[in-house]
Amino acid sequence: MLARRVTLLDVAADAGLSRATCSLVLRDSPLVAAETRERVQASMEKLGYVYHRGAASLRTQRSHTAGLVITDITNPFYAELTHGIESELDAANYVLILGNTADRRQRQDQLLATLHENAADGVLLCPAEGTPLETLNMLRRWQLPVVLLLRHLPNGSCDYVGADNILGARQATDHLIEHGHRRIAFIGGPATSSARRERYLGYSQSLEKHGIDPSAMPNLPGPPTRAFGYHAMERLVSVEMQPVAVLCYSDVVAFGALLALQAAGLTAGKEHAVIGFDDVAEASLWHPALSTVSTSPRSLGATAAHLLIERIADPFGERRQVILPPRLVVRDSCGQHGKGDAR
Amino acid sequence: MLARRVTLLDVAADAGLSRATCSLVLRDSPLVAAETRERVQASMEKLGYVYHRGAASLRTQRSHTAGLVITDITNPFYAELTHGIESELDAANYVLILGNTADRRQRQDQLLATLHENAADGVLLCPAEGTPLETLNMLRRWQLPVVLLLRHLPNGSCDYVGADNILGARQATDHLIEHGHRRIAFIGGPATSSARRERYLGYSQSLEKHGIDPSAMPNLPGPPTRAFGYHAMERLVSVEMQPVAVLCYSDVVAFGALLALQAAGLTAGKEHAVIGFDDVAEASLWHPALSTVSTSPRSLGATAAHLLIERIADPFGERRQVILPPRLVVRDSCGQHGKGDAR
DNA sequence: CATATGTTTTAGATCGATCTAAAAGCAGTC
DNA sequence: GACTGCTTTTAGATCGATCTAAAACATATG
Repeated sequence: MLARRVTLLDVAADAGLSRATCSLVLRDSPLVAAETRERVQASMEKLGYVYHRGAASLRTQRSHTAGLVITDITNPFYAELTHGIESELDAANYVLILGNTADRRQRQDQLLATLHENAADGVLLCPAEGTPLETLNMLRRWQLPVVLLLRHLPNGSCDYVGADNILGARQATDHLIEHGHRRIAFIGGPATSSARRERYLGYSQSLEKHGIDPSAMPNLPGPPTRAFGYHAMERLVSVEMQPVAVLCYSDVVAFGALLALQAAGLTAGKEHAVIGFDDVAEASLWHPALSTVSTSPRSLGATAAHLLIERIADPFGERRQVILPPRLVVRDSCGQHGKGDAR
Repeated sequence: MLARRVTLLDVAADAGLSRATCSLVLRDSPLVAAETRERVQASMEKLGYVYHRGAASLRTQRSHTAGLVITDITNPFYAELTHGIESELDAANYVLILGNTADRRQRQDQLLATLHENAADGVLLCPAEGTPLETLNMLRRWQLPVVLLLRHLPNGSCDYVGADNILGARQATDHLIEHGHRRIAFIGGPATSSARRERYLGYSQSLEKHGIDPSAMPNLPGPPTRAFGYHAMERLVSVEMQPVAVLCYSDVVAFGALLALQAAGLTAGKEHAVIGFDDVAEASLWHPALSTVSTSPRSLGATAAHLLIERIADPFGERRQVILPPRLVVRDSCGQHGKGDAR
């Protein structure tokens, strides 16, 4: 009952040709005669032949498979990123293997090893917190091309795609200050990640430029989750004796913050101001609509996938760092505070 | 410079044994002597050998790969589902290939073909709207095991994992009625999907049981998105001349609805009531916290992955339909309306 | 010592494609 | 008919594992 898979050999027999010729037809080789090509295609159709990529991969040493290793697929930012990656890879006829690390290094190592075992042609890696340089060295030893996403590693001469975090945070902070805020908190985001450090840097630069001492401002690092945003904002509101302006590590954190304001009977956009980071689809729908620094998660993903494919084609080419420009999207959650300088 | 991959043959040479013996070691065969096993393992360690699953798959006809085909990875419900699937598959030493259909049948067919080409051992399929039975027949011809998720097809004698939509919707509607609502809308969800039909059925049953004519109630099918929830609720609020109670197709739709209420200066949980479906992580964080019918997306995913693995092991075993029980989680968004019967 | 029994190892075929190097077929030319 | 040059086809090795069937070895038994 178990029908054997139809192979090229079957097709060849049916068409009265050799396996090699059929293989050439598969690959659209200009070598085969038009009439022959049609005969082969007819046989394939007739027998219900399906290409067996695994077999081909063994010979060609190309699996047309790429791995994506991320920290939390449940985070809408990563979900959108994944979506961008999946489309781009698919367009290039690549298949996507997904792995979730939950930000644990050990899990990440396992996943990378699995990808190597499965002969992935390359990996897109959003490194878990505290990923050591050794992880990249291991990938190099395996000759497994990598593109780092969003977070980079110290030193790492590695392909990288990310947003201009410094500029984005600076623009957002400038905006808050220009609209009268002199007390601006920065909340959320894992303290040691490069993305957090960069965003905090841009924020500090802006504050200093305007004569404000960053170290006097509330700085609350933490997981990039709604729950943390909520708790951080709850705390801020109860401690501060004045309106709060907050720059959030990400939209997800900002959503939490907005909820906390609501729960306290307050609204962002009047006295209080909240700005997020990323611009996930949800941001524009909120009430008040979330002002945010757009990093276009989908294009980030597409760009990274594209770079990976190029790197696979040219493994020894010069490494590239692609920094996409951010765009401050002003909506309602950061509305003007007082008039001009409210000091 | 390009180091060739270390193969079993290299290991065998180093250990002074045959390739076959090394292969047995890899598979923890009891046949090999303890001393031999150690020698082989030492050689593997020394040479940096990495298992090549692709090569093994060619011979064993098992790729240890499963496909997941969903409609929208960006939807938090699917993201959580995916998370559950990924963990479960990983625990069983399977790798996950992800494909996103955007609810388009043609894309879905492509993805399934790709999975077949890549010799996936099985597929988890959330069928796109209007998927014909022919799609399942094709999979059967390919002898590619499938588990349907969330939506089933008419007739289809196919493995299926989903929630008890009818019961869930009935419980939610009962709850609204018991708390004084007599006018209850049902919004969101693709009109023709089985999940929508079942939820609507449960809702109708409850209404009828309480002497309310379902056809007199607002019924607004539409995409399962925040945006649609927002627009639907906006419309309801402007049209209805009385407080609105709404059962939403999903939490995502409910979030949109809550935002629309807020935008209109209203709050769910007092006069107005909103109940969602799914209980994604975000639901409990909202303000007001969203009452919802929990379908535990993560366990749905884990259950489905588990069933798929069993089906792969026993392709001709009897098909199973697993319906997970729902649980009404009452939070703040459906608070009591008036006292008792508010007619 | 021959034989039986059990344990451990292995040669060689195999999975289904691609790749190389050569052969076959066909014109046209001398 | 032999030779060249061009197009088209093919035999057989190859990728890196597993699987089968048999060999090799060790030990015990009559």
